[in-house]
Amino acid sequence: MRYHRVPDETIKRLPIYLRGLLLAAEEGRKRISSQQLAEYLRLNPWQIRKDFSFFGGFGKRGVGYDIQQLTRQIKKILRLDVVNRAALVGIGNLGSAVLAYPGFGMYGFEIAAAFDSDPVKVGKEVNGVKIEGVSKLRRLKARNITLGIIAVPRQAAQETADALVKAGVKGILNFAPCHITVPKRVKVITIDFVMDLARLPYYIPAS
Amino acid sequence: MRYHRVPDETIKRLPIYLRGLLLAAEEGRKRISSQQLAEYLRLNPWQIRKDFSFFGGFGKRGVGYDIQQLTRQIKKILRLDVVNRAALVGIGNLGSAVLAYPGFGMYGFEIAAAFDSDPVKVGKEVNGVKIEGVSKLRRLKARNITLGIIAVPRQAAQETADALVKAGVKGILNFAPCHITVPKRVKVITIDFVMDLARLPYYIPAS
DNA sequence: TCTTGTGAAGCGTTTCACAGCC
DNA sequence: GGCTGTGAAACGCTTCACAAGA
Repeated sequence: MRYHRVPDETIKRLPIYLRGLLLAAEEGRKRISSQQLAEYLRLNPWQIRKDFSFFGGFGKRGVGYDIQQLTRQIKKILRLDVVNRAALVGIGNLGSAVLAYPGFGMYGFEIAAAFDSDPVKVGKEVNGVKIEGVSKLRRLKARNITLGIIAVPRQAAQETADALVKAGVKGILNFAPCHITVPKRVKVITIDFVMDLARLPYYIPAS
Repeated sequence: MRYHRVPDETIKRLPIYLRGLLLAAEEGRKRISSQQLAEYLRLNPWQIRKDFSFFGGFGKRGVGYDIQQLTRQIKKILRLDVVNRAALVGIGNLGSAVLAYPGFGMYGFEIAAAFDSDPVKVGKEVNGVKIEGVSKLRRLKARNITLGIIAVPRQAAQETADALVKAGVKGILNFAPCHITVPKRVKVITIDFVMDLARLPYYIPAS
């Protein structure tokens, strides 16, 4: 499925809608209106409807949206309807936290492999995943792994990205605080939470 | 210092510029042009100049920007020119990673207190910070703590936020995967990295 | 000559208002 | 009557082109 001119901002919101829908489903609901979904997420109902309209609309006028059906459709658009296997590189504090994070499964993600350069860590098993040496980081495609997660120190981030790309991943989630360069067929999303923390004081009125 | 109609997007980029400047300074540079800073960060030079122009401009025409001076000015705008003390709540996997994260100091942050509800953890010292029971989470203002970081499970996020607000924090960095409601004088920034990972498959062309 | 700073144009997103359908 | 879906208006941000200044 490939749609026509969908704003990037809309794509950013789809996972949030999914989060709201999973929450509503957890509460045993079957149907939801844009108004109600908006309340769950503190967004505008018209924003939600507009976003859905890019894909043709998912609801019934006068009624609302069927939660299960809408969930399935959004998952399909985001390609979360299949299991996405990811390789995690760097099993330090942050990497360990990612490995232990319980939130991935609901969205169809699976940390299928873990790598670290530290020989002491190699061979250990964390959360059911055996840690491999970074030298084993190749032919991930053959292992059905399409995503990479970088949780190594900044200095090692670019070489890790290079290795992941060479091994065949198509998308990278980068936790290292730097830009990484990859061929343009590969999509990178960088998360640097210090960048987010750093704008918090700006919004705080002077004491 | 309060400026006139600065786009939120500009404020989001200022910490990134700061990251580039710190990197350039690390390499021993003294001056930098918008062109060169843009190369460090893979952004557009005119975007950088435009952003700075909202504050009146920081450079010298024909020359560029003085790195040290520019760094100081951006830090001042973002209020990173003083030490910002933060309280971290939830010392699980993610909380521990945050506590151990080395990147805060450069931006003037200090994790000055850590709280957890687990009695087993209370009293232990992690990275030089003693873990306190959540019942001790009050009067943070008196301890000169203005920021809160939430790293507790989703179910406990709202009550944690309430406690932090009551204790006097002015800004919250929320790692829990949900919206939290606070008085509007308090600024919340939520980071849910599953939301970011969740849009990665969308950008990957079908095999 | 080089690089900044900035009005104005261009562009994409948000918001609105209401037609369309249940 | 109620809620969705959507063209059009409003808005804000990005990009451009060039004047201003070192």
